[in-house]
Amino acid sequence: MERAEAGVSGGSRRALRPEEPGSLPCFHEQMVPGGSSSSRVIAHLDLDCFYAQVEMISNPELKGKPLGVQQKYLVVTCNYEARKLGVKKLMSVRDAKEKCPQLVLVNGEDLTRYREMSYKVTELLEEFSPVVERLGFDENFVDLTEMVEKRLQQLQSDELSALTVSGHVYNNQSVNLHDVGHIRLLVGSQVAAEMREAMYNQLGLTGCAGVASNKLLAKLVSGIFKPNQQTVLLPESSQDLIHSLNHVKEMPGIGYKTAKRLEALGISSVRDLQTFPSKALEKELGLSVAQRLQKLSFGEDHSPVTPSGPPQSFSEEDSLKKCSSEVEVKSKIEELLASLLNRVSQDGRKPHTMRLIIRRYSSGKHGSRESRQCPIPSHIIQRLGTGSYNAMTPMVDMLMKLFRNMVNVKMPFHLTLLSVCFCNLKASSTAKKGTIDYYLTPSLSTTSCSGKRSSKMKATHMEDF
DNA sequence: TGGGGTTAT
DNA sequence: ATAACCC
Repeated sequence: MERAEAGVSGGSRRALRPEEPGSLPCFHEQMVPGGSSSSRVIAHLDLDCFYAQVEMISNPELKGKPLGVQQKYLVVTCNYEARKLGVKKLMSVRDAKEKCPQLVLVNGEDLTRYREMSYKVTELLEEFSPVVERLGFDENFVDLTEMVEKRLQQLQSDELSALTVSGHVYNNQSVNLHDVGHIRLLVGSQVAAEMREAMYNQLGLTGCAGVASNKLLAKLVSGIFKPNQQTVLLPESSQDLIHSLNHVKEMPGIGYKTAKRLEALGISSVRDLQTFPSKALEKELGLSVAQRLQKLSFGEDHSPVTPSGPPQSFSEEDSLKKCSSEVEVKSKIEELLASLLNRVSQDGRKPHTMRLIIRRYSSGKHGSRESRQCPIPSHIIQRLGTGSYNAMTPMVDMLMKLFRNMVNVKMPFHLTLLSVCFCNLKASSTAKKGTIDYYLTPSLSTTSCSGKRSSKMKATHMEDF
């Protein structure tokens, strides 16, 4: 069946826009053939040793001293004072103390303050442009394309020659003010500088930025000048950038497993990957992975900056030396759950699924995890966020059932990790009858319905357990 | 190796 | 439910 191409769906052609007096009309053109602008301006922002910065803000006496943030027996990150003295990320506490006896350590196993600061950063960036994608707690991508276009349209023609780049230009390449591509990236570098300024002025945080035409290149270029600096990549230097990588494993998107498989094919440099026969690569990795990776090797990355929005899951985990009895498991689960329940009530949304994750000791594989999940019964969901009822007890019981489903407790067991995750988050929907919410909530409006709009129906209608 | 997160299969 | 990726 052919779809009718009537005027309806194609109707919203484009709103007529009055020409701005004094604007630069030539910048409208020059987009890619086909009309849809495929050239983007992307920023990658990367906080400097984020956890250490948060700790130094919490306790200013730590400033100026070599500082490490410790989780279990690892120094997961450290400030630049410590790095100068030889401390590296993910170094064991023993090695770090050996290298640097004056090292000050703070415990960073509770991520609460880091998480909160992380979202403040993302929200600050969202004020510049709503299209912000988080990557971990300390990195964000921002699509600056629209902002840059707007600034260019506002630009008076006599201001063009005065435009300057903010921060470094990769390879020290010279900017060509007659090249629209250069101009757009240059304006992007100015926006990135403003974002870093705002992060420092409003949150007290320093970080790096990279500006380029896609996420891959923006991320790679942000790391070129390292603490608290920024770099823009002009298209002519993109091949130099990707070939500056010493190994395919350094390419974001190529992880441990894929790097091993590529190595087995004799691929170790980015150029090896570029020149490797596509068909053979597809045979090894499958069409979609092979095509994506080979594009990455040329510096091509069409993946959009996907707005992260609120988190899709909440989890708490604890690694353990040894956990081998049901009693220990239960008390760990209670601990993890208590924190999660606090977090979830702060968020406002309700999780509809819960999951228990374990790692068994020496189960052959490296860090292999097993999990079981189940829906959260609606009567328990309702009681989340209210202090009036203890959701803890029924949830612990459910999690213990999931546990016994995974582990035969009649046999000896040895766990090295326990984790609880809440996911499948839905809007709180305190949906009262007669409200819009009520009719938009399928589970409510499709079941019982009396069409009666009683103001007395308040909050008691779902207590049918 | 920690204590998180995401997406694809 | 797992496996891969990211920090």
